[in-house]
Amino acid sequence: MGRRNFGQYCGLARALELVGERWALLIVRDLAVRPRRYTDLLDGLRGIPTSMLSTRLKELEQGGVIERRVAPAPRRGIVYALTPDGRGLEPAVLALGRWGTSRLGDPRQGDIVTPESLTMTMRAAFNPDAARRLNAAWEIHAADIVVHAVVTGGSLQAGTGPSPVGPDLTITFVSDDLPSFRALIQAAKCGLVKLSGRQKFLNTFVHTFTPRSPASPASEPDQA
Amino acid sequence: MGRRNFGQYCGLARALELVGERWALLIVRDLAVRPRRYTDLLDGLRGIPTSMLSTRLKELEQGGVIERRVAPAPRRGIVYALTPDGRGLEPAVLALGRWGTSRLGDPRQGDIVTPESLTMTMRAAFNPDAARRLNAAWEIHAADIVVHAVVTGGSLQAGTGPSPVGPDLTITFVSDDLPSFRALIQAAKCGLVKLSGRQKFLNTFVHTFTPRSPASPASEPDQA
DNA sequence: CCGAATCCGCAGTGATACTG
DNA sequence: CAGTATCACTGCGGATTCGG
Repeated sequence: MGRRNFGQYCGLARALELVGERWALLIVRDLAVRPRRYTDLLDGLRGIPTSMLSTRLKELEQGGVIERRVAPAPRRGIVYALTPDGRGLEPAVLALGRWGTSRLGDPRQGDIVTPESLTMTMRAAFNPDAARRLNAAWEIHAADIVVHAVVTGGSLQAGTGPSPVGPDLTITFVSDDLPSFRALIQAAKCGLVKLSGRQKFLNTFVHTFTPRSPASPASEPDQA
Repeated sequence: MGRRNFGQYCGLARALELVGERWALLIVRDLAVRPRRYTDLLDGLRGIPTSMLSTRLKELEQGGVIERRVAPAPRRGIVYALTPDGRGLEPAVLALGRWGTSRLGDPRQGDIVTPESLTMTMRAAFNPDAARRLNAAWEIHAADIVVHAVVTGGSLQAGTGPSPVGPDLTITFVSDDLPSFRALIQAAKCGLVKLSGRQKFLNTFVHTFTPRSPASPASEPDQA
């Protein structure tokens, strides 16, 4: 049994061998938003050593989770993207993120929020039941971060940057606090946000991104 | 920023700080099946150093994921169990397990299967849609492992040991191969299993534990 | 037997500097 | 922009030992 091998024929053990190393799932998180370059990833993963990033990228490529691509015309170079298999990790990443979000507490000194973490937090918070038969587009501005969420026929497209379609409502987070999704929802509930567009979409936003509580229809453990 | 701190105000980052260390999620997997003692955990986690297990148990307790309990009468001592917060990890563990299962390939030399990994694999493979309006109980025997699955009103109770209710069907895996869930399903499809009980429940078993394919209703990434 | 603590050697990690 | 190189440090794996 090699060092990073658990020696068990088990899906969880295999998953942890492939993406269980430090930083790996945060790289997957950022790439789940969109393909990114090496230096983009460095920016979004505060404190990761450059050597570690390049090691992880090689391991993830080897493991079939990501792939290197040659970037198209305007700014050439290399971009990293999830493979189809890698995209299959998104449900697991969102599930872990939901659990962690419930245990977040208050921001710690020095904590940051990135456009990618904010986008994935929105995807994790998305409530498909509340979004049935809904068509809406929001654009969120918080500090220097811009993200968007577009709901079409009950399914969500969330990403960084301005909305690809004209947003129904633009929400600007005006507090000096960390521009976390939690703080944004709080501010929205209290009306402490600047709005531009169809204001009734504010309430829809809050409900669309309040996750249904039990999080899963999975079986209950027979805990004594 | 401490060593195991990612410095991001993000649910995924927080989750990885709490359960991202080596072995931690495998401990959670085993405790999700039922509370276990220190030595039970050692048995189920092949190759974990004793010092590491005790360190992880302390960290997980500190993080509010597990708790120590004094075991009841017959065999006293200490048992470890998931807290309610810890039980909230199950959807994430199952999602990661599903992804890993899809990338398992063939068993490697020396791989083992434990009752706990088999139980969690069954929970991960469970298809609620196929189990609507179903009531059934199976007992699985494979090598020296016994596990059970009881479906009542569309929801699953899966655990180790004999079925708590009289099983409709007992399935015995007779091959010399590793008694993995995958091999069991294969064998069941080919009729290479010994049956005892109502044989028509074999087909029901296969369909109930074939997961629906896309695995999640979550949003698609806007991959270029 | 259960439930660890201790010790050692090495591999993975973090910080900084440097290169094509 | 996209990484390597170096080096100190800490976490991990393996074995042994120790107290209830």
